[in-house]
Amino acid sequence: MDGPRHPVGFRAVKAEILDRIRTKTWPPGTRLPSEMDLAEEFDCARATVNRAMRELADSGVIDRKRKAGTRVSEAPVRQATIGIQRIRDEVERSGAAYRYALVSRALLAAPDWLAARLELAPRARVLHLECMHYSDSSPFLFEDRWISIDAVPAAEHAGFESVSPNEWLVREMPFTDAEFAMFASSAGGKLLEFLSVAPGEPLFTVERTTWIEGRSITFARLFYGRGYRLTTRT
Amino acid sequence: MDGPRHPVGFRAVKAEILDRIRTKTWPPGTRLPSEMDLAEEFDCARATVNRAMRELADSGVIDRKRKAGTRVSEAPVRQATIGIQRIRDEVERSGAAYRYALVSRALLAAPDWLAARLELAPRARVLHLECMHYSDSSPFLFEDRWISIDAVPAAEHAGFESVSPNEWLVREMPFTDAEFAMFASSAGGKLLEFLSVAPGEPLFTVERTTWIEGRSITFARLFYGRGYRLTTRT
DNA sequence: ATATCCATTATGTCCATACATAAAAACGCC
DNA sequence: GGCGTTTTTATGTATGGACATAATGGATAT
Repeated sequence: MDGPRHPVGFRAVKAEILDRIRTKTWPPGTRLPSEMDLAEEFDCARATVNRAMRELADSGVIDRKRKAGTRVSEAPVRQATIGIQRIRDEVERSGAAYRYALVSRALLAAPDWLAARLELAPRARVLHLECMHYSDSSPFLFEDRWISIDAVPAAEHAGFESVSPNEWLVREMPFTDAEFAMFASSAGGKLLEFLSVAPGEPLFTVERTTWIEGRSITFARLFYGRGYRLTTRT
Repeated sequence: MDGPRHPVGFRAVKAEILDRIRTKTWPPGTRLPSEMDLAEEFDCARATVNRAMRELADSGVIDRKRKAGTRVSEAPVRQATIGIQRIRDEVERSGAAYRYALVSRALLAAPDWLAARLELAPRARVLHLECMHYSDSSPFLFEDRWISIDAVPAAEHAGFESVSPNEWLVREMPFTDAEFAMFASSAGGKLLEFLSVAPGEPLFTVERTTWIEGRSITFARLFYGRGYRLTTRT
């Protein structure tokens, strides 16, 4: 007559553990029962409990150490994930039409700050590109891109007139690692014209550096237009 | 005499698959061999290949569908994760001393925009708090916090003089879901004084709404001080 | 008392197998 | 040929068993 009293499946185990943490049955710092004990309580295999606990550990709710056991995190570091996609996709996902335009293209020796950031040889050759991305013909994003010719020789002969470096790189050189920095910057210089903003207007800005297997590939500054919001759900 | 030619362990399988994608052995759109085929090639169990592929699918490199098989993503949505932690931890992790101060505290009826955002009854009672977080006595963050008394009755009797709502809520009411919006805003009003910034100065701003099992709990606007950068690595 | 070694233990990973499930493909019917 | 049904197939998940590994805590020796 009574439904299953035990959670079934790793999702249910996960939910049950989360619930006990949330309701303070297991307050922060508590050591949880071992996988074997929980497997017995929930009447499932240890592998099932293991997967549930592993995913909870990945999301920062619990901390696990061999032999020491599993504890509820004292100050959980929740992980919010933001989807990094092509700028074209970001625009089109909002239902708008996407348009791209190349502003400038120059092959030059890496300035010092760039060489330092990408760990390039001094005066290594780099391709500098400036481009605009539009959403329904209103300015969406100004892309200030630097590509190491040494790491990406093919870039030297790519025109980037109709395909943005963002898109080209994602397709040709899928990165293995990336570092992002997000901050607010103040509009000035050529941004005023391209993004149609007033001097000093706050702009949401992202800097990203990407590597392929430890080797730096490219650095980009992305200046988003007025009113841009980056949103995410846990 | 020759070392193992096959990848061993799910990490190695994962790396091998990633490598074949990166080197275009399997270009975007390609359908990969089935788990069983790969398990045979790599001479391991299907579960091992499954875990490798599952993690790759989680990170957006491949798309999987039952029966249809596994394909290399055309436009991979890379997942960057940002660690959401207590403001105190964020400050202390940089080596600085953390200090908190309550600016204002008021119990009032929810304004319309808040009621709409948190799906509260019109004029539901909410607690409004304004607080400052300091890093080594220089302003770090201004917190503009709204808490639903209905959802968190205990908040009504908490003083928040020495514990920030951020910290209190994390401890007392660990959220299950949260939504974040990050953008650049322009300094004005009381922010000028509290964050020691000039009028119009760009501020990195975060709005977060949190729920516990579908029920909205709190809404907060976090205005970060000058020069703040939110960084993350994939 | 202190340092070193070793047994214990919880997690981490792997295996072979089994069954569930979603969806494409093949089939049969009209 | 077009349409609904069945079969096939790849992934998704669970099981019980096994061994690896890290870290703890106690036993032992200095």
